[in-house]
Amino acid sequence: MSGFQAPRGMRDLFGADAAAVTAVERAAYAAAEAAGYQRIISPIAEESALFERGIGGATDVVAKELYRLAPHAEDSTPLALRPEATAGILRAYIQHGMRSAPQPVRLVTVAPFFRHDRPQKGRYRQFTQFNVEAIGDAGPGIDIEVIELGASFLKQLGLTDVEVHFNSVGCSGCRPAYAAALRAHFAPIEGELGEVDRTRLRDNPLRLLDSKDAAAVRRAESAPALPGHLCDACAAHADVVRAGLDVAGVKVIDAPRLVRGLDYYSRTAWEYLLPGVEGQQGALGGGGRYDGLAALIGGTATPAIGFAIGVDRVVHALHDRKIETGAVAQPLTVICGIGEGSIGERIRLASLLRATGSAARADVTPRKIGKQLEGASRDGAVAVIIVEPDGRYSLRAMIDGKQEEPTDEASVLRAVAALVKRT
RNA sequence: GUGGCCAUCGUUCAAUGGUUAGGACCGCGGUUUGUGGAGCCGCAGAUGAGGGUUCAAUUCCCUCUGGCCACCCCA
Repeated sequence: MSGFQAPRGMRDLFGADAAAVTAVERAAYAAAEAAGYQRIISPIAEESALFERGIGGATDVVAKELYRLAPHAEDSTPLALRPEATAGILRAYIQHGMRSAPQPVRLVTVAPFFRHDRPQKGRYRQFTQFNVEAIGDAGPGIDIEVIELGASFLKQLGLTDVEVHFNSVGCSGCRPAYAAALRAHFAPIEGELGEVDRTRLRDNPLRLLDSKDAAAVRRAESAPALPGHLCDACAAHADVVRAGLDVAGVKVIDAPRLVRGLDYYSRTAWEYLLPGVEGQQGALGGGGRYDGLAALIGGTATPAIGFAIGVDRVVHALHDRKIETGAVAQPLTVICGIGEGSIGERIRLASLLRATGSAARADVTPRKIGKQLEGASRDGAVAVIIVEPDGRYSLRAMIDGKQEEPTDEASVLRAVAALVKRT
């Protein structure tokens, strides 16, 4: 037995698992591209500094979960595996001058990301995300579009009970005042808070609303609500988004305590959740507006919004609910033969059939005809072509075992087509 | 990163401080020699790795690796 195994938190997907991931990935691209989003394929590594500045050096994602690459001697720029999509995509937007394209620029990618976290079901060190980003539009309309896109994608997959939790986290103008209010609210119980929460009180009081600590949770109940502290512009923006989503048919649950994990979000923030699912797996995805990010990473200020949906979690959810994702297999023809001398001919025929657009495979294993038929049967073949020792063909319909003997190649192809059509 | 539970053929389950660690499924082959699905027969295949305790360990202990759960965080 080999001593090697896949690295912790990274998986080999094959068979039904690979098919499910592929199906979700296809559905994601189909949904986004139908809505006018263009694919972007960006590097899986970026300069570490991009993440440090963009995502925030104090966030867990950067501070302890970043995969930093050991640099080659001749390279001076430290690189890291991407822990999320947005920073890299926005970097691409800036680098390639996409602001001179019609705005907003709509982009989509389904790709792997990396975080060095303790793995669990639905949480892996290499995970796949469906990312949608709309860059260059400050208005509330694009918020509605993007939120609706993710919600209807999940519904179309069969996750009809997905909930959209919605909040506004304010902007650089109004958030400081709210943070101060929160700080004042929690300050009296500082002594009862855990170490983590005390740090939060100091650095990022918004995250206190997310705490699991009993004292903090109790205090959070009576905490001042974020909506009441939004500036007029932020409040108006949120109202338009909420109203628009309602008209668009997306039911939204107001979540005044919803805050996102990364620093760059402003105003609109939301999550896609499955009710009643244990632990993290119910958190299918989330998104937000990140109007300040472009300036943070050295571009001109550019408003933008996007979401990330965890493909692995979607796959788990579909599996738990026994929702089928597999693509229907094309009717298969297997080309067998008697005598190994015909193997080249079998492959030639298989290739010919594929060129006509039907699925075909030659049996190339040295084994007798009975075993070849057994294999074809198990693969679910509808037709088997047998190359006889004298070079003639037999065509066997696997459903009833009836054989015919087409005289030439053209009639073989015709007969196969007829069989395939019948299924 | 912290804490807990776990680890036997590819899969799923047995068993034991002491002969060749057993079954089922899957795979491969055979069933009188050129025709699939059933049945029957056979073959292959495992104690995750490394230390220790012991006359003897798959079984007890430790470390590592990996999985799962909770926390942290997040997709």
